Amino acid sequence: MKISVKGRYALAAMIQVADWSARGENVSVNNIADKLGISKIYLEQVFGQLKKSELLTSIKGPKGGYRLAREASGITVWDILSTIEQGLTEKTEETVTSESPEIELVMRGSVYSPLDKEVRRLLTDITVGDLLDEVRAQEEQNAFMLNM
Amino acid sequence: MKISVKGRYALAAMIQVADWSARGENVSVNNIADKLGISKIYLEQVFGQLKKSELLTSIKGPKGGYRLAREASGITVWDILSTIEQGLTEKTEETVTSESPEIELVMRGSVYSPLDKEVRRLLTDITVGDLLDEVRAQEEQNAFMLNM
DNA sequence: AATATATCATACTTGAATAGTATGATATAT
DNA sequence: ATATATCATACTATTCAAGTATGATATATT
Repeated sequence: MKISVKGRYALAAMIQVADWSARGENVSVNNIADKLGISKIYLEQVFGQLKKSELLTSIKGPKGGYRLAREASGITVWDILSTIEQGLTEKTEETVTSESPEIELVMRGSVYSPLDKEVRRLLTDITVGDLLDEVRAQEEQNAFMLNM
Repeated sequence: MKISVKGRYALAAMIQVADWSARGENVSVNNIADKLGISKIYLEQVFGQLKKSELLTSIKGPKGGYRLAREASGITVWDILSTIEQGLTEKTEETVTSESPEIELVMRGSVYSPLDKEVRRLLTDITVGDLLDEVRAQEEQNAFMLNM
């Protein structure tokens, strides 16, 4: 499953924002772009989209930055990817082989719809909170390994 | 889930070939393109790919055409789409946010891999044979409706 | 009030992938 | 021979992804 670079940026960045939000702080695009090693001005646009779909809030100026619009356990991977990705979310449209509506109907009923449904089910089951927990556990594990 | 036009052509076309193969006959690209109402010379290329991945066999010349390389119940939707589609099949590559390997690791383990696995599981469960059966049932239903 | 730090908005550029054409060669049943 | 088919390769046009560029707006700090 090809998840776009943009979508993966958004996911990784949201985990970061969640980390700061959990500690009651705003975080800037610059900060996160540095941490992730990706383009700042590109990430800026991504955040713009995330804000428009009300997953992030922001305040301008020094000490400003972004923050989760609601708690991390209430934001799913589906929420994020469906605002960023065109392909993953949109349902496969029909009427390509319009000359044969029976085939179209069967493909929709037995292939496209079940696939859409499964993808959505799986991605709505994973929240940013879950991912943050795992990342923290992972970092702890790494720190432990260093002390051996 | 965006399944490409090409992929949808391939699926629809394979169901058609299966129909002819079940009756022991070859079928030409021209025939199928007409039936589906799509570009003949484009479908030609699609069939080239399906042949190279050994889902179809062919013979040239008059009375020639294509035929399933094995029985319809042994060809899955995954088999077809993985030869045609780039994006659906290939796993989401990592090392985009290489600055934060922990995040990358967690996203792979909890998002990408489970997603890849589910998509694959679902699509390998559906065979061309299944789809052909459904299409035939559908056509029968339509014929019935006409006689009312 | 000036300045530095941040978001916000819009438009542009570049490269790759889709979808589809065009041309011609090769094989074979009749 | 000829018509019917596959086979092979190269081209084109459009769209989308990824990333830049430019500048405006808001605000905490000094």
